[in-house]
Amino acid sequence: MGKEKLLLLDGNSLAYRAFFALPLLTNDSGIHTNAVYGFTTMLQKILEEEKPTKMLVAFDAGKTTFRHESFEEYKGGRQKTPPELSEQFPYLRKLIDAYQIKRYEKELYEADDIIGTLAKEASAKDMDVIVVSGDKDLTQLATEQVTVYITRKGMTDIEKYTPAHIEEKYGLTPLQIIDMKGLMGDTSDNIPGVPGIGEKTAIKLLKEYGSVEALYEQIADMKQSKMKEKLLDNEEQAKLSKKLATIFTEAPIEISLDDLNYPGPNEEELLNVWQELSFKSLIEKSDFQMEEKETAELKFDITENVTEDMLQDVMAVHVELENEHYHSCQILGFGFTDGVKTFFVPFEAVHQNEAIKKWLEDETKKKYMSDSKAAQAILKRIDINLHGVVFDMLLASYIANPAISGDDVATLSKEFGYTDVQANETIYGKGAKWTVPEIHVLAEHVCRKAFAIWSLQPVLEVKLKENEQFNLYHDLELPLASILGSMESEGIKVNISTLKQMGEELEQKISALEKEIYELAGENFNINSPKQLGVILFEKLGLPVVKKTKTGYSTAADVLEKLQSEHTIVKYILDYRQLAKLQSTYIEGLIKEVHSEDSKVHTRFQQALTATGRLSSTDPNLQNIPIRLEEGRKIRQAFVPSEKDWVLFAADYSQIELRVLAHMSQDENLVDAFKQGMDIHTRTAMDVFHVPAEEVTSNMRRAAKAVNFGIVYGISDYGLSQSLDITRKEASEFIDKYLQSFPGVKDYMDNIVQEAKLKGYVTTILNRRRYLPDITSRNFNLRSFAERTAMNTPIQGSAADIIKKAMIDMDARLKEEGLKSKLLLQVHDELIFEAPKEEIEILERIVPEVMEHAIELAVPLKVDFSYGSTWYDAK
DNA sequence: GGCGTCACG
DNA sequence: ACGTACGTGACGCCC
Repeated sequence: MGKEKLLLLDGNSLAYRAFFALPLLTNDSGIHTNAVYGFTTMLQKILEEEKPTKMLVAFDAGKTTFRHESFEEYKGGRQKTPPELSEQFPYLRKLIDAYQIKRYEKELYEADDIIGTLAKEASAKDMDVIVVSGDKDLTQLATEQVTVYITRKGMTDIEKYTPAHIEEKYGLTPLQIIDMKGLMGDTSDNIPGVPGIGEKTAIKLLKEYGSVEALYEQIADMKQSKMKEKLLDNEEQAKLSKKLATIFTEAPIEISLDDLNYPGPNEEELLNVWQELSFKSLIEKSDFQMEEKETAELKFDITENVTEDMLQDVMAVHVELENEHYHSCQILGFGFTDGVKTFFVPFEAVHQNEAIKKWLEDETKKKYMSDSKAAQAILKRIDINLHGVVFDMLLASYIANPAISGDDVATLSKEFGYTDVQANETIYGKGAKWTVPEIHVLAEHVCRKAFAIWSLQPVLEVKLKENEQFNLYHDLELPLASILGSMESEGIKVNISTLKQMGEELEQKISALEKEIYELAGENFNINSPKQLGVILFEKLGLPVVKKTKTGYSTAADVLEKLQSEHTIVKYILDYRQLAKLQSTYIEGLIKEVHSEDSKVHTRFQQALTATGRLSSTDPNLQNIPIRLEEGRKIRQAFVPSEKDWVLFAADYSQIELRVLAHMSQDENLVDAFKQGMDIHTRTAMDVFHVPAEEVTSNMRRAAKAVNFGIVYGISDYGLSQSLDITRKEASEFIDKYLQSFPGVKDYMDNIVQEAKLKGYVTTILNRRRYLPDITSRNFNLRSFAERTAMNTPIQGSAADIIKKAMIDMDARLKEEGLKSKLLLQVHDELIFEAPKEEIEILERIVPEVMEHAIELAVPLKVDFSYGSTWYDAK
């Protein structure tokens, strides 16, 4: 057996060092990780280079140490540990445990003393010893057998202190380092030393006299000087300082060298901890990743004959799809598990199986799923009405943290430390290489998903309850998923011939504009290419450059609008752009999405995507159909009811975000304005410009409206100046005036940013959370962004909470009243229904009633509504 | 696949 | 001194 090598780490000092050396990184849940990360990279490097046989990380035990007996002020005046660092210590301990390295701390002693004691003991047994710290004081421990590693900037840069290195650097022996500190003191530990003596003088004196004691023995012979006076005045203090700086190498520790054997890391545990900390680069680099990836064995069957007795009262079930387009793709198979028996059923077998259909439709048979909305929608296509979903992993994860990206079971599971599911890409390949594997591979993959959902259900339930978010998840998002699924499956009818006709008319106008533009440019070019357009406008025609992008000249609409007076081509380009957008996105794009079987579009509402709690809509996006400009608005004429003598009925919240702001800020002025039912922008203009209502001009109202928008977005003078095309100074004055008129809003904004800094997240009315790790960033940009987000998210998110609740209430109400009317779309602050004419009167009564009372605020909610034979006419 | 642009709330 | 309005999705271009 070779020589033993002992590695002793100074836990506290290394954590502090790493914390201040690295930017404030965070994991996906918003916990700061920079100290743990720096510690880990340092450790990885040293482990690789040194291959120790024994290891220990020593920590300081508490506030007081034996040193305080002789000097009360020891380490006094220290800043208290920043909370961003404190929160990392539990993770640091977890990490060390995963490495299977011993940790130790001892009441009344510092990490230094534990390290000194063990270093001495190990030296006596002829071991090689390496001490690692961020604190140079420990260099006093260096001997022929003990090398002291001090980390420098970046943590992996290490300076190795041997006696020879210390001699070279200071001209002193390691033990004289203590004398040096006795003379010069140490501000960080509040060790006084001799005032006026710094490093240079201390070294000079020690070279001459050898030690503090020898110096004072011979001080009588020293020739008179200011320095001599200072030394004489502070003799006691110098001696005390030396004592304080001396590492105690005979601490009464209970741990022995035999306890310190280092077996190497528990790779599984370590990966879990890294996973939790989001150390993605380390996970990728780790060479044990491959072995670890080997998942635990899962026993499962493949069965075509499912009988009733196999389907339990509570099961996880996963419906495996070809891709995310569940309104058109195929089902590949089903995975079922109750934690004991796990089995795969191919699609064909389910299709024909009455027992499975009955079980899936049975409300009392409880299902744990992930993305139950997708399952509901695709099952509907084969005439199965899914019921009894009591857990949806996708939604639970989203509520726990909306920043979790990815909607497949493998990705979600990993977020919560469960790694026994393969990525879809691994099983199917991607792009052109996508292919369904042989049935055993497919079956195992799907079964593993079901098992993951089964395993994580209790984990997520506990987490949501801890965060007081279980109700939000269970009573809001979960029932909403089913409602959204029905809305998607129902779809909305599109009149293709209307679209085609509009397309033809557009085509004419577009080619006419094209001709004009080529004429004025003097050449043909691709108008759709910002690059080519930039060359024409700013080089060939010599128009002034207003704004640049990363890649060249900006040709955005706000820029072109400023250039209109410079050249007639500009207006043509603006018109061309507008029409080209309509043609490509809303005519051609929409036609591609219409299902031929029913002439309907079936959007997919993404329920677990946005950072704020809003929905989004894809394929097609029905939340951004044009309305602001008449030409575009006409697109809405193509959206029609699915049955004859029905109408489209639209109801929207008026100023919901400002009402939410009034509620949350409790600003008296704003609350009052809404209670009186005033036009909020006019009211804002009155307050900001100090004029009565009748003197508010349209320009004043426009400015006030922009300020109101800005307030909701987390205002900045720059942003407001851009939107109103005024100077920053003017914008800043507007904002000041606004905040003077609405002091409650100012307090709210200040407080919400403070709260975000303290907690690391902000919340909505229904306790939806958004983590804001950048809120403490030292990067101005990142921090400012996070601050604006802290102001905006509770507003936008609470508005989302309200309309989601309204959808649930509305769904119940339609059923209660036995109406045929159907909810089809949600567009952030409005709901769109289709309804038989004879139900219009009822909707006019119940829709506003339900929406206005979805959640009671300190101000009334107001809903406007209308209906017509097309979406365009519902205005 | 990233970027610029533009549609919506 | 920093360089921004908040939240989305789809299109065409270009590498």
